Amino acid sequence: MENKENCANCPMHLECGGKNVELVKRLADKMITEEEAYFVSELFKALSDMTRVRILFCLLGGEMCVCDIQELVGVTQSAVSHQLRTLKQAGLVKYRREGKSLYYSIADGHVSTMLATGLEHISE
Amino acid sequence: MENKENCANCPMHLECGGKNVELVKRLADKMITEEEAYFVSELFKALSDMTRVRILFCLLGGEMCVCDIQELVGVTQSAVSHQLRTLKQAGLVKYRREGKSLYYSIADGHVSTMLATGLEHISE
DNA sequence: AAAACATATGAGCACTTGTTCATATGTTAT
DNA sequence: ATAACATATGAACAAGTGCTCATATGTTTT
Repeated sequence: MENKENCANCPMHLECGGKNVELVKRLADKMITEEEAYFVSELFKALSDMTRVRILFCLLGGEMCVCDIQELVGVTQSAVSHQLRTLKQAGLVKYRREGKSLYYSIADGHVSTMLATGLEHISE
Repeated sequence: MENKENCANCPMHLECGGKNVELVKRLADKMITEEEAYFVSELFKALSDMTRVRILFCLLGGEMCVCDIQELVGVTQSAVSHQLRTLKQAGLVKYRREGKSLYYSIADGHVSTMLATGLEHISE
């Protein structure tokens, strides 16, 4: 197990050996790609802020405009708008225009699944 | 709808009105508490880093020691250890000692559920 | 066209985060 | 007891994040 941390010739460090070589070799192929890992982490990053979580929980109750979210969450209009942008970019919310207002809503079922699982996890 | 952004006497801004007053009033009681929102966001924060996501995907393949994770993910021992600490504090992984090595594994079913849902979400 | 309204956006700043380097802790072998 | 190994930890620093303030954009009303 030499040169473990600086192994230019074996990207997955398979040549230089490890504690559990068989497992490591078997998993190396099935590993998540760097690109996938990046997108998944970006997705969860969008869920990693208290204000954004509260906004999403509002929207679980039904579609509503920025102004209503602002009432429920109790932060400035600018803050809500910036956070909605982040949630939009992560594909967690969508919106439609009606007159002067924009009505935001949860983008799809994955969002509520993740939030529900997260809530379950913390209550243990 | 006056004094909307500086409403000292109505914490949930129910008195000062909003676009969709009925919905807002109905949801105000059911809203996630600040404490819950904080813990949920902290949980997702633990999932919001690429290296940590890759570590968790390793562990989905079975329990393994720090050294093996280091091989698969290809970062320094110190970095892996620091990230495992974060994952441990979030209740996402656990470990057992066997001789000199510590064997880490996924803490419970919620973790794989969240990762799976996250992966589904990004592939759309 | 002008005013009022609803929301978005950019710059700036305090705060947080992930990594690295050096070192400490704990375990086994000699 | 000493050395070697496996992992953890603290300090420090660059990079990123969320908020606020001021202002811009788009829509409706007058």
